[in-house]
Amino acid sequence: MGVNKKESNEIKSKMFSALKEHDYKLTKPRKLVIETMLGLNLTGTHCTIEELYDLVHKKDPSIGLATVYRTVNMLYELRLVAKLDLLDARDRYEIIKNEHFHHHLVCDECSKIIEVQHDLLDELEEMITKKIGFKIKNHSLKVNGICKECQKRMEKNE
Amino acid sequence: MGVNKKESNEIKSKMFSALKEHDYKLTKPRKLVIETMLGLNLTGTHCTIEELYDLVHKKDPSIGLATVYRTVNMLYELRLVAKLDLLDARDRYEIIKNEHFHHHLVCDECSKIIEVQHDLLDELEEMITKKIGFKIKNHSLKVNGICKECQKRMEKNE
DNA sequence: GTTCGTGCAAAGACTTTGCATTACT
DNA sequence: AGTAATGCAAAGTCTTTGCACGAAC
Repeated sequence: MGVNKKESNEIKSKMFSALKEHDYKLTKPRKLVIETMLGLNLTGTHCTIEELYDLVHKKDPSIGLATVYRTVNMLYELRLVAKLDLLDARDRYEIIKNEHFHHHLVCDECSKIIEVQHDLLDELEEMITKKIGFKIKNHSLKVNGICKECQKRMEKNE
Repeated sequence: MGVNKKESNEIKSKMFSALKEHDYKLTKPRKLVIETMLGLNLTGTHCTIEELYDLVHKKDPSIGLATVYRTVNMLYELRLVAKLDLLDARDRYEIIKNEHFHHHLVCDECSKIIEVQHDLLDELEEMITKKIGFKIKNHSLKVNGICKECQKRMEKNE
């Protein structure tokens, strides 16, 4: 569920504008962090801060780890990126592309992450809103299990 | 969505048996951690390790923090407790009561957690299983928003 | 009695922060 | 020029681990 080049540029512009609107300066490290995250989004990857730092630091070794932390936290507070708790330990981040929530299937074997777009939760949301009076702002659904490929592989090895 | 006293004792017995089955010794600290978590479940609370430690340590000051970490991690690996990423920073844990998944509504204002039982996701699971061939083992749905009470309070203060 | 579990303190992993310097607008 | 952002290193927070002692079976 990546994003194509054209979409990617649109998102980039939007993000840069958002920064400016909030009086954040558009610095070289910030641009590079955003561009790198977008590059990862092209392939549907969800990265940790450290993975992001490695990539950014490779492109410009003058950039430090603290800046990557500060930048991602800033993007998170602006709700331009989402924080995911997909694999066990560390936070992973992805750029928010649109308002349609998508769900993550996490393979417990190979750690692959599959994204699913589905509006089924609309009904559940309606129930929550009406019956409980809870005003929904966001939601995240994580499904753990075993992907098709790993199932096959595991069958073979038996 | 707590649990009554009778249910609570049943769950406790089950957990104690599970430990023995896996050749874990039934020590005083482990018992106390389990009983304390169950006590919290009575009120529907989801605790951090530190909150749990405070309670356990109050009951028996000889018990150390490391033991609480070790015990909860052990329970987690046995799938007797679930790890939740509800509020922003820290992991919270709850005892797994049954196979019916429930969902968590997290109020961004007061941090209250409301539990919802709902089987709507069955349909989504079927779709995932059939179309994607993904074998589901577990899932967790977190909904962020504003609870009824906070909505009222916020209206008043305007 | 043996083996596993525990407490303590030290080490580890990840993240944030203080401060002098640098770079946006 | 003036303010905000950065890099670095140090400090902070949470979690795990090594080891000698103690407790369960």
